[in-house]
Amino acid sequence: MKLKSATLLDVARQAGVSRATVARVLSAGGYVGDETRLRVEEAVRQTGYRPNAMARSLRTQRTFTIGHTTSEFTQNPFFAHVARSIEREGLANGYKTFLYNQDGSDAHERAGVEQFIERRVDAVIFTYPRDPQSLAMLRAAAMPVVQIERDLTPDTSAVLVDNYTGAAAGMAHLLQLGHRRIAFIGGDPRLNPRSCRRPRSVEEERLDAYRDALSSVGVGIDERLIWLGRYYEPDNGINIAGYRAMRTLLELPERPTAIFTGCDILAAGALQATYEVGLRIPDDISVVGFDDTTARILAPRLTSVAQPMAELGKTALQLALAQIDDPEIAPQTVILSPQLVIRDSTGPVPRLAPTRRG
Amino acid sequence: MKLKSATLLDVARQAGVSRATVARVLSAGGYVGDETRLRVEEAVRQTGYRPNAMARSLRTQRTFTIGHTTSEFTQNPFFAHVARSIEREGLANGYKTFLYNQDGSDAHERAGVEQFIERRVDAVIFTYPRDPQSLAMLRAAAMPVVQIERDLTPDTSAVLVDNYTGAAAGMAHLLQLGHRRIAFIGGDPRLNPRSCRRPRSVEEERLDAYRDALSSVGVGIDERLIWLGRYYEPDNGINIAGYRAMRTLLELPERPTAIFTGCDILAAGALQATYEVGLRIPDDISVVGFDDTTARILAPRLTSVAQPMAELGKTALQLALAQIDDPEIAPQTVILSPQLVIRDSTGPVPRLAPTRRG
DNA sequence: TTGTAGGCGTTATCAG
DNA sequence: CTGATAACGCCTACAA
Repeated sequence: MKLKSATLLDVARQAGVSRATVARVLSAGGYVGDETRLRVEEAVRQTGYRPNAMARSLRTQRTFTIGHTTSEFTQNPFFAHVARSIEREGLANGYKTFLYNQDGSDAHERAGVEQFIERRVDAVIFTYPRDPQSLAMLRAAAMPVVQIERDLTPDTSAVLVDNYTGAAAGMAHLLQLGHRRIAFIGGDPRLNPRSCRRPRSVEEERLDAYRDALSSVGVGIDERLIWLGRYYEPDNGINIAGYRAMRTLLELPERPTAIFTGCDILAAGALQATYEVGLRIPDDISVVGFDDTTARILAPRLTSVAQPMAELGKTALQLALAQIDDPEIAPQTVILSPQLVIRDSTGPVPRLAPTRRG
Repeated sequence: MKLKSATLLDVARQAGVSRATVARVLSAGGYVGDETRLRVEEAVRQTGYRPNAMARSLRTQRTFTIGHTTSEFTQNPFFAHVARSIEREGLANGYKTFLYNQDGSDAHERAGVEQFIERRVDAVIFTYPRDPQSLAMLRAAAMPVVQIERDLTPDTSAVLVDNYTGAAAGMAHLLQLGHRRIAFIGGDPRLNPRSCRRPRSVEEERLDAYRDALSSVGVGIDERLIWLGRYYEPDNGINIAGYRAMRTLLELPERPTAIFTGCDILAAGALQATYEVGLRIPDDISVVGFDDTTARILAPRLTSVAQPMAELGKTALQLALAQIDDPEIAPQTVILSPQLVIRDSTGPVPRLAPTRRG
């Protein structure tokens, strides 16, 4: 800013009143004479006055900003959607969001949190928190915190997802279509932290729902049908994991008739492998995704367990506001449910028992 | 913030020195006695002092923030990647980014810009600018501005893309594979503004490259093979446009052997339509995308003209910094080139002339 | 109804 | 080498 913008004083001089009067006009509170008000409003227009949020924050001890630390939103649209929802709900309440991609690193996350503290954001939202130390820093600063989808500590508000129910709905759908030989491609519970409010981690819930569903119809678990790993391959960009897993499954002597995946990105890889070997979906094999992020743009359109992404963000922001308005309020936990969206990637089990291709 | 955090004064008292001395220690400039410095550092630690960015900004007239207005980044990963690049490059230079999704509305865009002005960001980056009035507001405030990919006014720095060359590379690839009956699915030039630095708009460049490529090998333009529209369907979420266009093309008496699309999202829709009718890619038909965003997760992996997303963001931030450092500097224009990435969706033209299916 | 004055937490300029 | 002290722009009692 070379030419510094007008201040309250400039406006006051222009209108021939004091700064206090201008402030009163702008804050729309307090008594101001009609004629004076008009003069001030005219002066505001003429000077092109814009309040200085910095000065205001310094004075009021409120910045009307929210810090949001997210996992890499370029890797998974899930994070972009949640971030968007937080941004939107924040704006609706007068808040601007600082978005910070923690980049899969504890150190980055901490750096982001330090930024937030120095900039005195009114609250911090995590999708996901990584490092308990980040949370500890915020606790020390007595700042409101909300954790989304994964909770590392019990002392903040959190919005979680009932992944078990979601996965169960997906599995029920496959079972109902007659599938019994169903594979699982998903995140490895051992690579992801446990929840401290729910009995199981996100990954455990999804995997358990898979196991339980099969057991409920008397099908034993075939460990060869279960692939656990990372959602993304860090080195080669997106999508190698699901592809590799699916290739392996398709090589089995008796291949599965359906695949339940723990993420749309993994499902996308599975679709690629299936396409490559020339099998048709859902004619030869059915696939269910999770998250409902890229599901709509894949071929065929993917049946997927939809995360409540908009609600996740919106609720998190509401919980943050509640804490801001009353710092003494007890942390709350909200649990949302995913919902199965049926599209074109699931169909009845093939009538002829599938044989090894080739 | 209930319990207000320690200030310079608190640290000073703790260390038994003045605020000025503490400030000197923290700014790592000026002379401070070794013993004093140690005492101050210890006091900083004990009090858990964090500088207040608001107070600092007020004093220094610099916020070390950048405002970034973007098109809906949940609709197209292109925007998420550019935003991420700006964020990353900003952080590397000590800047935090305010991200603002303008949501396809001029009014929202202006609201975002007003936010940026009130929060006194040091510069504003647009991916894309929509409303000339937004730019005018920033001009009035004498704030540095950078426009990415589309430029509405000539008076700011800009980072543009040579779309013609990119599209030409894609077309050359198809021609070289023997394709002559090539369709075009892309953005309608009439729906998008012109550039004020380049002779043609983004959409015109891509379309002209298509036409020119065909002309260069003596193939006349078949207008039935050209579909122009919006990149996304606003109502039903993503991806209806490319799907519909492709369905129409596949109904033609003599269908195309290859499709050149103006966007990966459109290409994804084309793949869905192709899949649905049971044709194979690239055996029956080849498809080229644009942007290289979702290309890697589609089946088959999409050949696509890659936008230099990371460079776009990085360069924009550098141009912004240049303006911040020297407000008198003349606006610069940088033009980057896309690059064709060949994957599995393009292959030789089928030997037998394709006939109408069914 | 309007004006005065003090302070929010820094930085920067002067003295000492 | 260190300490006062004056802004930065705004809000808000309190006084007039």
